[in-house]
Amino acid sequence: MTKVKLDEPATTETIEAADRLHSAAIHLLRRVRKQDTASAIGPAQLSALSVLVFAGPQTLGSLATAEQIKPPTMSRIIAALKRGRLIEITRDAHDARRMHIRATARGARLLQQARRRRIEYLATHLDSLTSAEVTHLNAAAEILEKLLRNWR
Amino acid sequence: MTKVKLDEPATTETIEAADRLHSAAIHLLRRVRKQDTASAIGPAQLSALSVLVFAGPQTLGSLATAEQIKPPTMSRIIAALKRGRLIEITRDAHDARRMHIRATARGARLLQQARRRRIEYLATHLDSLTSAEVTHLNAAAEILEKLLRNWR
DNA sequence: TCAAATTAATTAGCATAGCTAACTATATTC
DNA sequence: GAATATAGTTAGCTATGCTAATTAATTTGA
Repeated sequence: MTKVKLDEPATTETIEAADRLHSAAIHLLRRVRKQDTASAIGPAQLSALSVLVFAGPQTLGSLATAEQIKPPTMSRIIAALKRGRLIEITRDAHDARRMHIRATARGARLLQQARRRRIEYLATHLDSLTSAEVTHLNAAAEILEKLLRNWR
Repeated sequence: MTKVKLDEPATTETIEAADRLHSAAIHLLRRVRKQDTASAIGPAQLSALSVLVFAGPQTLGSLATAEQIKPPTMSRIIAALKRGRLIEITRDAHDARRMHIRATARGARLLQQARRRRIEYLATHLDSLTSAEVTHLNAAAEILEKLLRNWR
């Protein structure tokens, strides 16, 4: 049932699926992104905050890894979140180089609101589809989640 | 067949689908985006070039609309593409305010290469799925394309 | 007809987000 | 204890997004 040959060349259908998913993902996010303007917080900050809220406290380095960006970039994002009192930072007791970063209640609240705005906006549009189509998309999202979990 | 009530409240399944698609799209693009580093051209330039190659010559304003960004932003993207000789600009014969922008052969070539890198990278990963799953994703992409076409 | 309003694009100026290179401070290793 | 490695910051660059104000051309309408 499951294909195991990872080195086999991409088929036409696979290329087609890749191309369409790529395009759809770009345009979907471009649409949804506009709901963020009310948040008064940029997408990188929102995403980092999201990791803190859902995966718990982190060091700067682990956050950078999770977000697939470099430490200097994360350093600035962290500074901005701190200015907005959306996170709190403490020093590691055993290693003074490390910082522990966690979302404040204010940060968690802002994240949930921004997230809800995006999701509800998207959900409203999904409601123009048939319920069979929504079920189909849900199943596809599950496949993508699995793919992303096992990436590389 | 098609639900017509656009104002009906989002169901639990719709919210769930929205949330998962949103998350999957973000993480998918973050993965794929890294393939762009070799292009020596930013994502906004690449995307604008893509519109020019696939939808044909455009004015600056129509390009901005297509990309859902403001004219000043597009103006700078166009300037960068022009510097790289990836596009050519001519004045409209009937309305001297308008410009006609089209991709050069060099621009089209660069786009196809960058695009192929992204798509093939993604396709390689899709190959770890079963062919039934790929078919499923393809169908989902089609649903999303329809959704995006009829957005608003 | 020609002054006012509209439209297309640019310029200036600001913010966010990405990068690399170079630095500081702390831990670890030999 | 000196050399090395690691965590995070700073400086400086590029690219992308915005709004406000400007320039130039076209359209409207009194």
